[in-house]
Amino acid sequence: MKARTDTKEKIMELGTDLVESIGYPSLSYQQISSQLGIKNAAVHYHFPSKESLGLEILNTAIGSFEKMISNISSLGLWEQLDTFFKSYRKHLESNNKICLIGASASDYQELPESMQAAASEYLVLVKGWFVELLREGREEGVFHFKGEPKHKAAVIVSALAGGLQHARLVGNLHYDEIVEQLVEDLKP
Amino acid sequence: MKARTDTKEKIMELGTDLVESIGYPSLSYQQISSQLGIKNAAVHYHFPSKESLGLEILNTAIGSFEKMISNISSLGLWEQLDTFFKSYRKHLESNNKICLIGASASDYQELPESMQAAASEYLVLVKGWFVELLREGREEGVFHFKGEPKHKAAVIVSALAGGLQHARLVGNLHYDEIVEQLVEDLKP
DNA sequence: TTGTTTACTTACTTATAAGTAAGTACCTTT
DNA sequence: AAAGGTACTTACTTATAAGTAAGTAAACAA
Repeated sequence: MKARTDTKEKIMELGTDLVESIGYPSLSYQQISSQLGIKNAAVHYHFPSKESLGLEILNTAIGSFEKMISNISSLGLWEQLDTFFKSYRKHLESNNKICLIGASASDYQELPESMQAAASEYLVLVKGWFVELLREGREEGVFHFKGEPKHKAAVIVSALAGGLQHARLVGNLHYDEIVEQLVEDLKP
Repeated sequence: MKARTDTKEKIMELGTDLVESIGYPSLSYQQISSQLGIKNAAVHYHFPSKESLGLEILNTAIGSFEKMISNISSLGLWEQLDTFFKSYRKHLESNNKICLIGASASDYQELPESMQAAASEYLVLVKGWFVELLREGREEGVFHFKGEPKHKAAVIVSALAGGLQHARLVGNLHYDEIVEQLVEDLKP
């Protein structure tokens, strides 16, 4: 059961990068194989279908997110929020990538059903985490906002995802402006 | 100089719908021609290249937006805002489409340069309109918010674009929640 | 009424995509 | 050392994509 190479992991990494930069429909096995110096069929060996690769990319990301929120759960609420903002901003720094949820959402109609379901699950998870963070934060007097935590969470998660995308068109500063405003709006 | 058929307009309409639902890279001339009951080459007659079609779709949308803001410029500021929210929401009602700017942003790396430039121009235009609306609204005591109008505009435009996309994953209510929260946040 | 332009169709080319079947070399286990 | 599995490569198939050249029928202008 021991892996003798790390080709599969390299495919996953590159595949994730490609989905975040050009989108799942534009991703091709040729691109992956040529960049890794292997053959087309080698990719099919590890991921028989493109759907299987796309699905594993999404599920791995869900796992990473769950691990991250668990790791930062003992931090202060402002720090948790900041960690998320910064983890999203990292996408911009390497090749103007966007987040997986946003990429999946904009390509939604072209995704196989299994990936649509995984993407939905991912967003429900992230939005749910924001709802709890905001609810708890307001209860403790850390965050200040009007309306339901669910609605505020919707604004934040969509503004960040949209912000990464829009940053491609008008510059990375756009994302920073969004973060600054969101933070400002949560202060007393 | 008289057009004897309206095929070109039909291609534009369907093309716009397709870009907003499946994205520019996934749009194909075969799809357009089969849905309009014409041949592949007929589409090439009106739009020699896919780029020419994509570019005209963007430029037409820019023209429509300019016309719209001009038409509603005499309305109250809240009404102008509401008009925009509702025009965006219409996308959801027909086949869970997303806005052209968001679609262009998420497919940005796959677009020809001319379309990248047009998409940027479009977003600059829309964001600029929001900046002015917010600046004027605060000056007149109609809108209330902290921070710079430019930053608030960034949040609103990206939350709306991201909201349309996320609505595909978690339901149309998500978009309505965003609008409700944005409105709430602009009240005194 | 003849010639020209408009709006196509027919038939094709070239490129690229996902996916597969069969073969091979190395590694591990027995 | 023999047998089996792992991780590939080679060579292929089928489908679909954008784009083009040449032909055609109807509308229009002279």
